Amino acid sequence: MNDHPSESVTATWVALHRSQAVVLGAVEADLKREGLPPLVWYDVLLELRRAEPDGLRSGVLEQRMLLAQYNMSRLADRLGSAGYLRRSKAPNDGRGTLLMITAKGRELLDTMWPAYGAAIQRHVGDKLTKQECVTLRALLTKLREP
Amino acid sequence: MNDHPSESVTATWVALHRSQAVVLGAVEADLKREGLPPLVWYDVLLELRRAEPDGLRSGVLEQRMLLAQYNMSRLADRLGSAGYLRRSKAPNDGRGTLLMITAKGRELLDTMWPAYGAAIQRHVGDKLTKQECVTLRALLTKLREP
DNA sequence: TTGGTATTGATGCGATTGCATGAAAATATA
DNA sequence: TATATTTTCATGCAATCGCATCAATACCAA
Repeated sequence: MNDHPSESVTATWVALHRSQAVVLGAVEADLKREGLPPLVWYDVLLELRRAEPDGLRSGVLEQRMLLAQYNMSRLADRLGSAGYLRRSKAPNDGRGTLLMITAKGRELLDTMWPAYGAAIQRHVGDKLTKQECVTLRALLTKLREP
Repeated sequence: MNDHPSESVTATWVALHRSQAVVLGAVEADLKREGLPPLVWYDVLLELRRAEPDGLRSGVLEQRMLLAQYNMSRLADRLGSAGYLRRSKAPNDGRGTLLMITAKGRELLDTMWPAYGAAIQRHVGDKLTKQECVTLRALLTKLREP
């Protein structure tokens, strides 16, 4: 294991951030143009829909979404105020909060998906062949393995 | 061109953000642990060192760093207050601001690089073979081509 | 020129993030 | 059991971001 990165490694590091920023920015911009909420709202609600009917503990969702604890807490505030989820006491643990998607939240998912899906296709799917897509995903996954 | 993304495309989209978040988070955490400033400070100052002795126009740096205009302006504020760069009037354009790295800024680059480089090697270089690195970079680059 | 438009960068203000900490409940230890 | 420690989540506060706008200058068209 080298102590300092080769040019190639550094360039890959840069490319990772540039590409992610460009693609994410483009997709977010597409959503905003249609007056839709930010991506993370969709992603959180999608996890909650998958977790129906039990709901998810705040901490579980937080790890799954790679959000900081306080960010998850406040995002839940906003999603709750907007009526897309509800908080309740976790069973068997008086400290915990259980998050569940509401009917309105499910509607939001359905509303957002056409725009979101089209944006992903436009900014990712249309740029790569099927095989490139598989390869890219495998390499990205390797990056976050121990 | 499909209108909605395949499972593979969506999974790649997710992997892009997860991996970037994990890797960036890990490197930022390494820097913070050593009491160093955020990455973007390094990246901006590096561009300014490369642009010596002329300096760079604020707008040029902004585009190169993919920063929003107001973010560049305020980042320059902070870097300026910390003594790492100086602002001056752009020649031939009274509206513009020219940014130049200071000696202290060059020192910061030298201070940060050991930690930064080691972190990149640890979180990128050590995870991929040379060839994988090349492939990953090529695919990432394809993503942000028109 | 002169008046209108476009470009460049800074900034007020509200929203969001990050840090540190707090409150409440669970768990471990003596 | 009694106490200390840990876990879970919320929150006050300062820093930063995002939006909208402004001031100053450059550019353009008649």
